[in-house]
Amino acid sequence: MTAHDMPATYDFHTVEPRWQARWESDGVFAVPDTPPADKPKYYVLEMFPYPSGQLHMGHVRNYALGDVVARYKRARGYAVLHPMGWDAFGLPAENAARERGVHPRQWTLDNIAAMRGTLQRLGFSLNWDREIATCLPEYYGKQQKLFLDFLAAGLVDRRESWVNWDPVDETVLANEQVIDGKGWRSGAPIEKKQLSQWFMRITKFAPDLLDGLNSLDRWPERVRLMQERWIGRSEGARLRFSLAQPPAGFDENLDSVEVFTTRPETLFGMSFLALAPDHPLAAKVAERNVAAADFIAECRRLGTSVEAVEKAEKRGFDTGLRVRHPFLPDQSFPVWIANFVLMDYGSGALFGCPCGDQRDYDFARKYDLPIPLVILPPGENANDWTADKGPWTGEGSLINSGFLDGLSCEAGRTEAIARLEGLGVGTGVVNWRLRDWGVSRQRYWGCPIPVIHCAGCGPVPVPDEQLPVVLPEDVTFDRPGNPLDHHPTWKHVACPKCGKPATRETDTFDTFVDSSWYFARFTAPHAATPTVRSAADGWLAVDQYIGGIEHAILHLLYARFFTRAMRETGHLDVSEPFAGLFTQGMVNHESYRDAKGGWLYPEEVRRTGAGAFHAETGEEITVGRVEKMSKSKRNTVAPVSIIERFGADTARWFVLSDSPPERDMEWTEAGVAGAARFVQRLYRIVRAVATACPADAPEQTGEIPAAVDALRRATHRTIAAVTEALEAFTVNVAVARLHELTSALAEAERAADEPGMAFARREAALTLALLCAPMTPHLGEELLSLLEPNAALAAQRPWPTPEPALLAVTQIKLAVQIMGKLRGTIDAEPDEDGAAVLARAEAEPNVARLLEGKKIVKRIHVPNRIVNFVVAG
RNA sequence: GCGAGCUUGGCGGAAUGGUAGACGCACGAGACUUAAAAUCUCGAGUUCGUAAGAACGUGCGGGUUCGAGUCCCGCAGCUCGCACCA
Repeated sequence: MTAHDMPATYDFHTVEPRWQARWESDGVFAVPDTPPADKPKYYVLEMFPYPSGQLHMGHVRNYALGDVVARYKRARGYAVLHPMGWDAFGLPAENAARERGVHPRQWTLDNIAAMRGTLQRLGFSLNWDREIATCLPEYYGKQQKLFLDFLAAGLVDRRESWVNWDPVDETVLANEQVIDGKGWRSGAPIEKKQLSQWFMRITKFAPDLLDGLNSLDRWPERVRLMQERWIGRSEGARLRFSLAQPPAGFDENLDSVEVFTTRPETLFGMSFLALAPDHPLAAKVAERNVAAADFIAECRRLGTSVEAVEKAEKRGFDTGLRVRHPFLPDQSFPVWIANFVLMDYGSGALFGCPCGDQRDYDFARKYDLPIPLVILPPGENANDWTADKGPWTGEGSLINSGFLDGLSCEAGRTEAIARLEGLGVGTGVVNWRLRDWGVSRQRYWGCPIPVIHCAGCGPVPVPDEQLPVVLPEDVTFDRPGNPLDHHPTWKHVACPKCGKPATRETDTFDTFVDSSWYFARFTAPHAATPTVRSAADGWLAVDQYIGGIEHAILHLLYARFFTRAMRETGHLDVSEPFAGLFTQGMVNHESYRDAKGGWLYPEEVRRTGAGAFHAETGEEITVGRVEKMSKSKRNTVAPVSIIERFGADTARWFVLSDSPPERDMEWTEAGVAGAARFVQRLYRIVRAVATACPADAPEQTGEIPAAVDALRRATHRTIAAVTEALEAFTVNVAVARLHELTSALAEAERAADEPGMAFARREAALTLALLCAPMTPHLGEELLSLLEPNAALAAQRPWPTPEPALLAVTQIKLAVQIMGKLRGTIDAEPDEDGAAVLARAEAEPNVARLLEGKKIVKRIHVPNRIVNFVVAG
């Protein structure tokens, strides 16, 4: 290529599509289902997007980061799996259908097409031949197979469960769709309803899910902590309280109440027993007591409202029942129903020990229940420790506790459990906060649960040969409820067992199910079985998973569960799905409001030194907080418009600059412009090298001019520094180092005539091309092609390695301190030690001046680092 | 309430216990230009000083060290997550 062929400015409009086409036609990113034997494998995965319609900046940041890793690892010689797909089921598609009459499938596929186009314009090195969309039968049919295998393995069961029921929309709502006790869409008061639902038995793996966290050393500590708390292991005891005088006709099964406690040593401090409003015994009481029934109804009504949770007022209802104390058979205690007792933790009942628990204390005070003192805090005297001093929730020694008197809480705990076991009324247990995962959703746009309900046979799994159970397309959204339920024919089938008329399950899976195994499907996305063992076992675990912190608990925990369940059913053999996890920060932007308080889009606002004004009316605009880009605040910037104005590389470069990836970043117009300037500048500088420095320019040997030496050292230092930064995920630092080398190369033009400079400039330019390629791949290819027109693609070239000789430091500028304060610098040889250095340091003019009249008590010299004089007087 | 994280120039941020503020943005001065844009060069923590240089400086208070943004103890502020978990 001659200078004439090289455009003076970098025209991303033509350059970017050209290299994208080349990568595609050369198949440079493709990898086989079974990882090649001659290379180490590396699986990079970003959390796949929900196809909402448009890619947003958060996606760009997420995928740019992942692409840096993918391209870098590829250059380091790894076989890199870097797939992309769509989390394509979910409610927004049904909402679009109800609001705009477009079919969910069409809406979803259109969105996917639009977003795929944007991703492709951004030049990510993705395996597009592995693309999956969870809403297609090719994917969800395999998911149905997994479910049936889980069912056969006892990892799934069916049971009654409470749901939030919207009587107007005739649908089940998630907790976050219930606002102040009303449906988010209909505004109707929400009812609690019991439905028969499918559950994944995630609790079966609770101990392993907890233990496994210890092996995830490349996960952020806080995510592991969040999961640990969510799983919530606690040790304690389960014990039964028998009813003192059950009323005549009371159910035999309800003649005792089981409670869980972590503090069995405080049993002598018992004041009352409290039941959850949904507890079976509470229901029994309500049958014959209207006031109790009212109280329970009241609790249910308030249970879902935000207000109730915030007020958190403890309220109770005395049932009149009494229970006997296991250690004090002649004493009995009242049984209350209390709004703060949770049915789904422990056994839905607790014994109240007011002296050792804030909540029990508040309750006892409110209803004037006794507060027996059983724990004496360390350093307190039993004679003046009173209930008025409030509860003591820490450790201490036990008092007023019969056989436990004098023991520490810890010793008392062991003893109390032993006694309970001896009496046969209780046992030491481990309790888990984690609950089984209810996966049934009464929705159309989800994966059908492959079960057929037969009056004679009960729930019958759909036989393998009838899979996939495909969603019918001809559905209507003109009335409330689940369209699958309304469909005239779809659900009516013959029972696979007995052949009699039966009905399909019309529930579909929670969409978290879809995303719980997609990483495994990516390894063999077109296989007839859910996974292919050689592919799944070969590629998994994901070496680097990248996504938002908002999925720290549920998605990651469900995926970890699925991995275990899939291993148990023989679909793969790995213990954890994600070996490394990186949670990137959000993309924020200023928000703008006009005088009336209405939100404005960034493009409607003109910013000047004097302030912010409306671009058309000139009205003064209030600049609000910098916060997460959101449609409601209108502070969004569309990636498509940025790509059109500045190109993909500029967008990528900007989201990777400045802010460390794990922190939030602020999107600014000035920042993008700066990134665009850099892209042009680097192009100009490298173009100048390609024009001025012949490809066969020789390396200078012997006497090397200082400017040449400096540039070569800068080049090799940059290779080392960028490599280190990328390994450490500090892409912002890699960007800074590339800025530095770019400036050094520009500066070298001034010494262009020095012997060997042409070689050094070419070397620097080539290095820049290769090092910037993970971040700005199109620019990287273009620069490389200017320098070496017919060479291999940057995407296929190995990562440069620095020459050790050029990394070595030749001259040290040594800082000289007096009493730890910098007073001057001297030159030193590398590793130079001994008296000569100290002498030169003492002689440094400013140092000598300040040492005048002082006595040097101690001389400290750390070679290559520092000289420090400690003085007296 | 419990837990985690953060706090460094005008702004984003950099810094294996060893010259704090790399790099970028914004800003100022200059060059080029009829002019502007673009580009290039130079400058810049604050205060004092013509300068050399000095004092102060990484949220606040202590400590360890020859030397602390970095390690330890205590405190404050902000952000996020969980939250009646028996």
